[in-house]
Order: sequence, then structure tokens, then C-alpha cells
Amino acid sequence: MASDTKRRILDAAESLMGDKGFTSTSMRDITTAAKVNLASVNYHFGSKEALLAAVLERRLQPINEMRLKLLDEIELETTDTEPRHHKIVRAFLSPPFDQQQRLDETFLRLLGRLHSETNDDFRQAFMSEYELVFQRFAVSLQRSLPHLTSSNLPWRMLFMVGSMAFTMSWGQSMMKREGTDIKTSAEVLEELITFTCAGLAAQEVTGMSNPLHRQEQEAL
Amino acid sequence: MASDTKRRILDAAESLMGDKGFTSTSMRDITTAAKVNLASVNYHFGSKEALLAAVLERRLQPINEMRLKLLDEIELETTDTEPRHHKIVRAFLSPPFDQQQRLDETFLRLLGRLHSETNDDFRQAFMSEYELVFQRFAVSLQRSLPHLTSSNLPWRMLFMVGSMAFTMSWGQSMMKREGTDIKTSAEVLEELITFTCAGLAAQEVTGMSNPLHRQEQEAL
DNA sequence: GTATAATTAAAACGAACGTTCGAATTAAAG
DNA sequence: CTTTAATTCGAACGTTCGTTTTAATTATAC
Repeated sequence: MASDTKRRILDAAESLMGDKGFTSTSMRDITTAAKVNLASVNYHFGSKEALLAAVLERRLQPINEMRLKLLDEIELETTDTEPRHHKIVRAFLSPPFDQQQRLDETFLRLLGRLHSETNDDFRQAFMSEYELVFQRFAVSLQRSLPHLTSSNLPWRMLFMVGSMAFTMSWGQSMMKREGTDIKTSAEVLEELITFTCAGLAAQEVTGMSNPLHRQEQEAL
Repeated sequence: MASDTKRRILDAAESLMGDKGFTSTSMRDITTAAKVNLASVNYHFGSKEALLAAVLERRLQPINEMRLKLLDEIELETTDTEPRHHKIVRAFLSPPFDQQQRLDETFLRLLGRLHSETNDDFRQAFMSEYELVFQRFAVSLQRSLPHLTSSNLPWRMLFMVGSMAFTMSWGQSMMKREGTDIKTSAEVLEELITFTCAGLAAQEVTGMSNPLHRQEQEAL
């Protein structure tokens, strides 16, 4: 019954930080919700920031492992039943929404929020393990979509992550709206994959109203 | 020289909140950077939250007005030189990146951050004016993309906003990376429009690996 | 059993927070 | 000029924050 305290703290922190954000969640909020003593967070984790790191690692590591495992499997396949980049996108997007991960909605919201965190130290820590995953998927996608260039592929992947993160933040609010037919996260995931695949594979537009094709554009 | 103080406070608040977030930015941070007295924020704006509202309104109102103006113009056009939904998407996405708005990078980061804010009161306030814009663009997009349904259109628009917000948060970091060819926000905007248009217009996928087509899926 | 380590508990620490208040100063109006 | 309103200023308010400390309690080893 020793580290039951640690798990209770992690659960409470994940839930509260997902609701209110990191800085707006106090240690007293967490320890009260977890029904543990205030000092036990510092005893078990060292600091509030270290607690957040622990919350993230518990969830993010299995997700990123699953992503890489799925990508490995795809790259071993010799025959394709559907466009390969569809499979790659699915390998990247599905793990966070996979309920096998016992991933409840509060963590998704926390994750979505963290994706917009711009504190440099924080971004560095959050991205350290993410970077490897991002890089491997970039290589794989580049092979499947040869018309993409090294200058636009990173941006399109950024857009993909943005759509995903936003869905994490807002998905629950959307699903609760009246008149919404899509009610399960699996259905949302399919929509997200459809959207992302089309966006990634898109050919450059050469429409008349594109200002870059009308004049040299000076910009920010 | 009266309300020079107000402007200086707004500028400092916008910059600092964009960097560190709302709760992590103190009134003392703001008043120090703005070189005004600590009490002047409460004197001129009433509270810290009201200050944030003022920061938002100053920027967001012109942006949303521009969006609606551009949409009005599109809907009056009778001939189309490019797919209509391309124009609509451009009308939505371009105003925040338009430097005519004197929109510096710090506000973009703040805006991107706020899009992930899940505090209910906050989300309500932020969305109140946004909702109207969102609704009008939904109607217009539905007309241009009749194969979309009332169940998936809102989700795809969510994905669009997510890509946009994420670009606001991360665009500056991305552009500073070595080896990136895309260096102006106008170019990023074009990439974002290309990606979003393709995603919005995408046909449903019926691939074999789509688990929804293999079995009934139980989900979160 | 006793000794030793690990954990929980209660209380307090100094620092930082948003806000308020009365006096001092500046601007506007007569 | 004098009077009045608007603004700026320094200082303090009470609260909450993350963390630390010391003692009590519980689990583990011998």
C-alpha cells in the first residue's frame, strides 16, 4: 500500500491540471483532491514541476512507444491496401485516442494545453522525446508523399499536430453540443485522419487570388 | 499624454502574457515593463482579468470584422476564378496574419495560447464574439462543399482553427529553425490555406484499415 | 521482540500575488 | 489665478503560493 499515495497524487494532478492548467492548480488543490498530506508531493516528486513531468511521462511514453511500434510495422509491409501515408497518419494520431491507454478526457485536455505552452524550458522538456517521434514520421511521410518538399513538410506536420492538440482540448466540449452526431472519440479520430491525410497530400494551389502569385509579398 | 499609460499597459500585457501566459504574468511584471505605477492597472482597467479582456478586444475585434467583411465580398461575387471554399478559407485565415493589423508575434502566441484555455468562464468570454464568425463561415462553407454533412463540418472547422492556433503558437519557433526555407508569415499562411482547403474538402475514406469499417467500435 | 528505514502529519517559513487606500501630483475648467 | 477633476504614486492590506522542517507514525529488517 506504499505507493498508492504516488498514484493518487498523479491522478489528481492530471485531472486538475487538465481542468485549470498548471499554474492555476495549487499543491493544496492536488493534495486535497488526492486526500494526502500537503508535504507528500515534495516528498515523493521533489517539486511541482517534477510532478508535472511525472504526470506527462506516465502517459506520453506509452503513446510515443505505440506510435513508433505502429510505424515500424507499416515500414515492414510490402503490399499496401490503402495509400501508405494514410497508415502513417493513423499510426501517429490514433494512440492518444486509444482507450487501451486508459486515457481519460482530462489528460487529453492537459496534453492539448501543453502543446500551446511557450515557456522555453517547458517546451524543451516536452519536446525532447517528441522530437525523435516527429523526425521518424517526417522521414516516413516524405517517402510516401514525394511531391512534398523539405520546406513544406515540417509545416504540414505542424498543422497536423495542431489539429490533434486542438481536438484534445476542445473535443469534449464539441461532443457535448446539441445536434452533434459524432459522439465517440473513435469517430472523431476518423474525421481527424481524413482531414489530415488530405491536407498533408495536398498539391500546391496556383489560384488567381493567391496574393503570392500576384505580387512579391513583404511580410512579418 | 493622458491615455499613453493605457496603451503602454496594453502593449506590455500583450507581450508578457504571450510569452509566459496569463497566470504566470504578474501585475508587477506588467507595470514594470510598461514603466507605470502598479496601481494604474486597476485604476484604468479594474482588474487583471479585465485587462486581458481589453488586450483581446483591441486585437480580436478588427480581425473578426475583417473576416466578416471579406466573407461578405465573396458572397456577393457571381463568378469564381478558383474554388469558392478556397476564398472562404482565405477570408478566415488571413486576417490574423495580415501585418496591416500591426500584429506582432507576441500577440499571435497569446492568441494561440488562449485557444487552448479550458477555463469555462474564460472560454465563454473568448468565444462570445467568435461564435458569430464561426457560424457564418460554417453556413458559407456548407454551401460550397455540399458533400459535407452537419455532423462532420463542425469538426473539420475545429481542425482548421486548431492548425491556425498552433501555427500562431509555434510559427515563430519553426521559422527560426535552421534549414527552413519558409521564412515569412505570408508564405506560412499560404501553406496553411493549402493544407486546410484540402482537409475541409476531403472525401470520406473507405480504406480497409479503417477500423470503423471492420467492426463496430466501442469508444470513449 | 527491537532497531532502522520509509512515509505521513501538522505547522510554519518567506516570498509573491492582486488589490486597495490616502496623499501627492498633474491636467482641465472656471 | 483658483478650483476641481483626473491621474500617478508609495505603501500597505490580507491571502495564497511552493517549500521546508520537525515530530509522529507506519512498514521493513534483523
